[in-house]
Amino acid sequence: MPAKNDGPDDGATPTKSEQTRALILETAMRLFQERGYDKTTMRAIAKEAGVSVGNAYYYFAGKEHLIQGFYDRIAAEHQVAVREILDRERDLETRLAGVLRAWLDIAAPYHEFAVQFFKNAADPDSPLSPFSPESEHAREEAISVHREVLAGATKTKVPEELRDILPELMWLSQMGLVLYWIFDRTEGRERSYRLAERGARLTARGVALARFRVLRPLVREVHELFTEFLPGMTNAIPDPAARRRSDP
Amino acid sequence: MPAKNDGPDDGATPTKSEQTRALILETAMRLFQERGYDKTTMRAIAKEAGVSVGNAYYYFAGKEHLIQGFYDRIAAEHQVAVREILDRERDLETRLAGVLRAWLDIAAPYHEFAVQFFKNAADPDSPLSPFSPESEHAREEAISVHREVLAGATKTKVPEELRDILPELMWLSQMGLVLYWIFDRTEGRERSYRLAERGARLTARGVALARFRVLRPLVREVHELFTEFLPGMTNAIPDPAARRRSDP
DNA sequence: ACAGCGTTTTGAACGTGTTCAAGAAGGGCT
DNA sequence: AGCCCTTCTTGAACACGTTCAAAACGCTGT
Repeated sequence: MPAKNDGPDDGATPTKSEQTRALILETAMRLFQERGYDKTTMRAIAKEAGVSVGNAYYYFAGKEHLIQGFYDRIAAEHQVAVREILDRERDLETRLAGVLRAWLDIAAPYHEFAVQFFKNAADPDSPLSPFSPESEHAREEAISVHREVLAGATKTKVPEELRDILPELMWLSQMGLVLYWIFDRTEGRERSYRLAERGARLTARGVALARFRVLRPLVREVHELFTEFLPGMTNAIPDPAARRRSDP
Repeated sequence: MPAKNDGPDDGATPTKSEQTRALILETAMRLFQERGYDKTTMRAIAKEAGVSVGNAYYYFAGKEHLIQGFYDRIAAEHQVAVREILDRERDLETRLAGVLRAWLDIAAPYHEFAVQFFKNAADPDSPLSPFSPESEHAREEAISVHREVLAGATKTKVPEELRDILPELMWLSQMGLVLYWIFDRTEGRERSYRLAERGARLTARGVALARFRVLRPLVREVHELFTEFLPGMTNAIPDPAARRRSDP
């Protein structure tokens, strides 16, 4: 049989198939940036890449799947940018603020068609949604960053009960920031930067205060709420138990 | 000049124009419910309503604008359903839970194409977004419901600093519930109902606890955060001040 | 060499949302 | 009545995402 293109060629030489795929993806991303998502037609992408329209559809399920490239690129750059901050800084608020700021910095060039991101994000059935099973890897990596943000904040004692869910919560609020950022029309997204700052401060103080007695029931409440409902959200269809009145 | 159709005919006799508009809208909504949003074509709507395609576009800017009808219908029904609860009940948690549950009940029949709602919601430029200027009236009414939820909770003393922003915050978390609901694939959306319950409990307890001294800085933090950033979100383009380094 | 068979590539054709130039309808004014 | 102007209506035409049957390609085993 001829070149089976399956799976990433972890080695050196890229398959012909992989080359074509990459060519289409890169052409698409370039055109998206030059003309915007809506004004870039599949025909234009194909022509510019020197292939046929059908060929683009052989590699990508649809136009929207071509923006996955940006998603991956941002995630990768963020991982790198964050390394430096997490290795240097020990203060929770500063660490978290740094991580969020880094994301805003990196995502800046893509703000224009970030809308498109979110139109897909809003569709539970779209594999491009950050909550979809297909995005699990990327999501898990993003959550891991927050796990590290927390773990490396040596001065902050994290309450037992929050330790498991806090990273996931922080990721969720990061998604909130992204939403705000998409809507943000201010010069240089300055409001988003400010929200990142303040959000980091709020989170840090909240975590610090969570140790107090009076807050015990509230903390427990939050814990239960998110352990119960977060899995359901990120799995879309919850496999684990949670059926009580289902079958008689 | 002939029949000027502008503005809602607050009187009795509907204009010919208004009749046509209503006919198209009702036909569209019926077909959406019968066949789903994607499978309903503009041509089908026009044919079924006995008008031309172009005519539909004379009254509605695009296909997606036809779902505004659902938005309005849900909002109206919710206002009514909520009345009963708010007049009867005095406990904050119960009131809030009731309001949220009522929304889930009413929205249930439209879950299928609620996705479409959110695809538009994610676009800041779409007038259908709950954050858009065009939605201001509906949004303000929804927030008012929460204002009343709070005001009528006689047993709960709401801290001064939270009084202004809490309704808006509650509305925002209601939007969160809606998002969860859209993703919810469980039988009868039971998980969403549970989230509504627990969310209401969390909110009620949070408000109750906000009076304690230790929480002073946290409460202030939340207050500042949302007074600064919520207006920016709901106005899309923030008119008020907030420019410091703009022009030299 | 060549037949066989997966993989890749092609481009015409289809369906659908949207636009637009042209016309019909319905009044007010002289 | 006849003209004019606004409002409403029409349906063909357009653009774009997507599909699909058929062809081209390239490798393997005989």
